[in-house]
Amino acid sequence: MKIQNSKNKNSIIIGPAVAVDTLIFTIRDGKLMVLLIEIGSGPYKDKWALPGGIVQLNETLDEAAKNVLKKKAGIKDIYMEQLYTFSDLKRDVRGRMISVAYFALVNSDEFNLKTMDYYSDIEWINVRKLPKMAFDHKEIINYGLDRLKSKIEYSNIVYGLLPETFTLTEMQNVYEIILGEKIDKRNFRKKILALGLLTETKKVKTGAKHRPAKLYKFKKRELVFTK
Amino acid sequence: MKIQNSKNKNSIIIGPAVAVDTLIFTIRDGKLMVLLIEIGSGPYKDKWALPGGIVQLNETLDEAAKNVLKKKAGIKDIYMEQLYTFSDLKRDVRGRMISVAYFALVNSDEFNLKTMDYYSDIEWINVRKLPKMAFDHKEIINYGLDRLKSKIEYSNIVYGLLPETFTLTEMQNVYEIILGEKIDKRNFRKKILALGLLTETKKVKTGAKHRPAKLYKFKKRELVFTK
DNA sequence: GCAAAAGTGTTGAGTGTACACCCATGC
DNA sequence: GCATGGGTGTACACTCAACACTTTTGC
Repeated sequence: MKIQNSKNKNSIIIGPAVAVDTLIFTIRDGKLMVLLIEIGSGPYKDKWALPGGIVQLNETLDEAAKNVLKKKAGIKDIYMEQLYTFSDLKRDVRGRMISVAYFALVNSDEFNLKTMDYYSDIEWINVRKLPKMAFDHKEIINYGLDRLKSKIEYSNIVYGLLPETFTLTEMQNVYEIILGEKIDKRNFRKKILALGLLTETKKVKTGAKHRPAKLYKFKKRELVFTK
Repeated sequence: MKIQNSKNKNSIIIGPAVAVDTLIFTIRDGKLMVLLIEIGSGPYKDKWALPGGIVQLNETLDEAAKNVLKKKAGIKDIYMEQLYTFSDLKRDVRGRMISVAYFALVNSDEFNLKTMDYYSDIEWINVRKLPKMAFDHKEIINYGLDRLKSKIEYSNIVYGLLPETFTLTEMQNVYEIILGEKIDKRNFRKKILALGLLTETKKVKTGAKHRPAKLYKFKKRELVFTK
């Protein structure tokens, strides 16, 4: 291993700097949205970027990503996983920067725009209609979208996008929005219920001018693979 | 974005150093092996580690990983992909070091021990019987093993472990070694041939004291998903 | 009573799994 | 001629996809 000898644990090594960028998805108004910040100055002025920050010496990547979510968007206790590490030499024109991308899911009921009014330049943006993006963040978003599409097919991560209780139709809508295609209602319900990940609550969702729908909840709100 | 302003593209930023570590699998003697280096000095003396190196300012992570393969093991033009980025604060006692792990497959026909006689301390080690490992490299290997197990089920990456031409039994053996379980011969052949990724060559493998086996080859030696 | 979404079963096609015997060769 | 691995087919279970009508509510 070609690691330079050093008695100082915080020694400076001349190499690429490391950032985390967080890709936060939610469903709003029947669309898949991603949280973006508009850049106010510098070479990327007026372009949009994922919330991110430099990784400090005393934090792991997971911690750095959590700190970004908390500081920039007031979000905590959500589903998050590492996505991929991007390292093109020219991905940031200001200098050599490696970015470890994280992928997170929130549900828009618990987390709404008011939580982050402090940031005038942070917004949910439709992932299918992205504005001009800074760095390689468009690529990161597309990579994350692929991960999301495949992972909802073989795991229960969709819980991250749903509130505590929800109807099967609401759940089906989330699948349709992400996959971009209609799903047969009877087959969807049969399959989801057969997985045994949900429990019926005693409640129903009333108020709409049609038959009330049963409300379900996940037995466990943690990642489970289903295949 | 909290990236510090700088007019010098190679400015020094005080943050974690970045290394790549490469996890190179092959099949030898009917076992799944991984390429390891025995460390000769320092706090990890006599422990084993994945081949790795510090990421330079002028190389991407993919390039850094390729350079490690070439310099440390004389390997090039093989299947390789990024695995995961590890960042525990104490993963290297000598200082803060983030490691981007890469995952590679070679077939032991084209690449044998003689290629790397220069390194007396580099060896193929049975992945199920690992020696004392340095850093968090045992964790990295287990993570890579999981990736390998799942990816051979939904892609053609097994080509990376096979020579140019091979028999279906040889291919089945690779699956059995990786998955650690017996597979039914007829079902395996039916399924693999139905994927349409292989072409029959006109040749057979003779010399054994039984009926000669047809030799097959992959139509394309590049990653294809099969599900 | 009517509009609107909730809820529910069956059938046919295709896929996956279990299982046993003959074939070609070397010695 | 016999030991060794190569090569093949069928039947059953299961999963997936297609498809239409009745129920409960709000207005």
